[in-house]
Amino acid sequence: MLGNADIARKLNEIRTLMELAGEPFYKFMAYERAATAVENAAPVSQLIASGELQKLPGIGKSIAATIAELCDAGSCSLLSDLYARFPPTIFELLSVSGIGTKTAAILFEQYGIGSVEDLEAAIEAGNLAGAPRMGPKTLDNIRRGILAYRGRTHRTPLAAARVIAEETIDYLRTRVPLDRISLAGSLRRAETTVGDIDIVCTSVDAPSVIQTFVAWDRARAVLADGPTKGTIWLDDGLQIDLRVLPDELYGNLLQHFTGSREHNIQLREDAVRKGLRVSENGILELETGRTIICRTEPEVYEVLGMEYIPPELRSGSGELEAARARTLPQLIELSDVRGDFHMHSTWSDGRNELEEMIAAAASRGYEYHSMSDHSQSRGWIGLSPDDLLSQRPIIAQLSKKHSITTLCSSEVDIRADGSLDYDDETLAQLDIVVGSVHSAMRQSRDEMTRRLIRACENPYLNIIGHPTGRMIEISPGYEFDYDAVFAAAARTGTALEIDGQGKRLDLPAALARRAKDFGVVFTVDSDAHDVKGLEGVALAIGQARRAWLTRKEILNTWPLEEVRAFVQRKREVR
DNA sequence: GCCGTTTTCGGCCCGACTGTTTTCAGTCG
Repeated sequence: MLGNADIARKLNEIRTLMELAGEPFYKFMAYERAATAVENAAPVSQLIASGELQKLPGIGKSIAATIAELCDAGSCSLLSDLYARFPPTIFELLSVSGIGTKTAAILFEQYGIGSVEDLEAAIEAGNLAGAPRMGPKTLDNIRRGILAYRGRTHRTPLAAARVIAEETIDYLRTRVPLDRISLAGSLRRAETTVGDIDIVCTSVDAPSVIQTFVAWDRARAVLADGPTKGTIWLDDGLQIDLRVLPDELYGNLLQHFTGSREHNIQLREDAVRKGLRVSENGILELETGRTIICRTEPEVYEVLGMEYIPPELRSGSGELEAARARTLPQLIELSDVRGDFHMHSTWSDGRNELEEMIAAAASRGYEYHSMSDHSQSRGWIGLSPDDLLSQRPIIAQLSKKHSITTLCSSEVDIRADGSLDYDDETLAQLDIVVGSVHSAMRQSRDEMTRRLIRACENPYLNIIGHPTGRMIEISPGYEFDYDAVFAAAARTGTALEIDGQGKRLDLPAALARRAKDFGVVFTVDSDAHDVKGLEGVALAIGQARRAWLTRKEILNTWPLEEVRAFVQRKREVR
């Protein structure tokens, strides 16, 4: 059974191949919009089972049938027919910067070029010299595009991209006069990974800002270099786009470049129905010819009859409707967090001493936190029951010294059968317990579902750590019946973690949004293995916001006595 | 192919930059 990411990828393949095959624009675009909807949706298998698939925006009868076929069989007749017409390597051709579907179609149909290798050979042999719209500059750009294609790796994880973006902003700030500057695009929306970095700023002298930008010594190549827009590639192939406009347009500019694409399409389609044309240059009233310009982003949404939509919600999956109805949730913020339930010390596999972690938690201003080193079956990194209990007086002393409440905890392994890795007597002496799956991750969907539900039913398990086990860009995690586990978590009073390690960010936002409907309580934790790792809570907050979560749904924004009551309630129900 | 507070047909977001063009097509976000 295919997961959402795979289904979305196949829908995008259908979209691309349809365009190559000359299908009408709005027909193949429908598949792209459907792919976006699937990316942001709850698990498709679950939606099919509950008859909710066609409720997704942009998914009608025909595409729903295609999705059902894909989900079930892994492929579909539509895609098989398209595969028969084009070689699989056509997608690599299209991922060369500068080659779009029009060019690829001509290359394939008129020159028999169906792969990057073919393309390179044709250019070197001079076979493309007379091709339409293929002058010397275009051929140079394609050569450069091929090099970049070969040198490129994955999408960039959010945390790494944020560091580079901040460096770029620092570089510009210190060298050229700016008014306001901000991250935009997928980075500002806190997407898990980003394909490029978007930055917007305002200045009275846009051209000199752009010139400064493209002259940066870290730029390996300059792709665009206009009066208001510049694009560069860094050494590792990461692309940075910068757009500069006058300060009075900052609101329009930021809104435009924060996207997402689908959010903007929906927003502008709605605006057109009101006689308005929305772009980064303002909001044009078609009837009067007057342009409304907005200094701030909330003004843009206000002009369009909506409350402000936080960037993390801008995925085109229902946020515009809610904003019109003024029913958006008050999203959790970093400042709401009172503590962090998941961190490690050198007692298990952490890199900082117990005291360093406790001091660091205190210096972040937390009221409480817990130390959750690994449990015994993790081998040399795990703590025996005796070791675990011997932490308690040490923690009490350090906790007092650093004026913070440190809860004694453990990240206990959830064993293959769903039991926990310490006995009840040991667990009963902890203040709060995190349980995670670290072994037997290839169990069947049914086994994993039973395992997690049994864990939820354990009266001592309070939080399921990184619930899906996914590793970004590496593994989608283990399979289980999400709805069944969410229901069990809600029923038993077991919180689900949003783990803030850059490589995890787990639960994924779309699943957390689904779980919210079951009445689940969440935690936003760092899962830090060193002092610096505590910053991961900010990443977890980004994902929680993308899941539409509010403070009241997140355990570690609650006062300590309510956290203790949450733990106690579960222990009493036996 | 999808969709509806101009509804079941006729629409469907918007603009910058580039290179090859004498007015624009293609790509990108």
